[in-house]
Amino acid sequence: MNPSSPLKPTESELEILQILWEKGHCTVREVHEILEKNKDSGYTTTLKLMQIMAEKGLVIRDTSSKTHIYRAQVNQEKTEQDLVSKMIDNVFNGSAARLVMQALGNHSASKDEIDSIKKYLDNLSDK
Amino acid sequence: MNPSSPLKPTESELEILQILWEKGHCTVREVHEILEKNKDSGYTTTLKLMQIMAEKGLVIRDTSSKTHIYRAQVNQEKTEQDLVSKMIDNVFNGSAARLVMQALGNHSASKDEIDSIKKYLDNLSDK
DNA sequence: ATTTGAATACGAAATGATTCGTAGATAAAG
DNA sequence: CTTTATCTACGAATCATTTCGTATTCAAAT
Repeated sequence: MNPSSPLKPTESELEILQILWEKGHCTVREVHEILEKNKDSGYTTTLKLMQIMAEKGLVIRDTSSKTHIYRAQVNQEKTEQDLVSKMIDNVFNGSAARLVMQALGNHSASKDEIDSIKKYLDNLSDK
Repeated sequence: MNPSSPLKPTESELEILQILWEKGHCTVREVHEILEKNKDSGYTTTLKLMQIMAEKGLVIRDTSSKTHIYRAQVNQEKTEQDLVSKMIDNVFNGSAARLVMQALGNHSASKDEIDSIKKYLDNLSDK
């Protein structure tokens, strides 16, 4: 097993990763201002979290100037994959199909989404 | 009293719920013996967890005899739904389709599974 | 040069989850 | 009746995560 991947980001860390994945690179303040919309913890909390993430290797930072610049160090797809796999195993007893149906059954699955999934499934079968 | 979902079971609690959902009702010892296969914590740990779950209303227990009998008090479907919804929101930015594709993309989605999902999607569309 | 504002570093408190040791109760076996 | 095995109850230790207060550094503006 890849020793650099058993790293399970915590919930807070995941929130920060999301932002970094979307923005590419951010200062602590930028991340914090986005987080603030949905939470209400202080600036130094965000800072501390990102410092810890740097120690863990979840993010990498450029410290060459006073204001550090952070980037995600872990891959988005891979991280998402880990989380989904874990859920399939832990919650759905290994059945991806059960998770999919649960996901579509109730949730926001719009007609467009359903169509795009169908298309996706057709491609899968073609292989 | 809509426990509509402030109830997020922890990881350990979820493991116990799985067992109760499957077995219907269990003693602490029964649950513990199953857990032991994959973990190695002591009996009183399992006991304590289940006591806490009873306090939280995740399970209900019959204390009429010395050995208490536990049952899940929260609905399996609903709990799974909560967890999936949470993941869709937190990890996939609200897109059920993205989660589905991630789930099928890599994970062991067998041909049978894919077919049954297709069938499921067709039914969804027919509505 | 001094003040001010914004940044990092660091330690430690607060919170949450898990774990276990020990005490006491109860029932079954001898 | 006494011993023994098995339970529950409860408190507290441990561990991880999140939070924040405070000190310090640095640069820009006065």
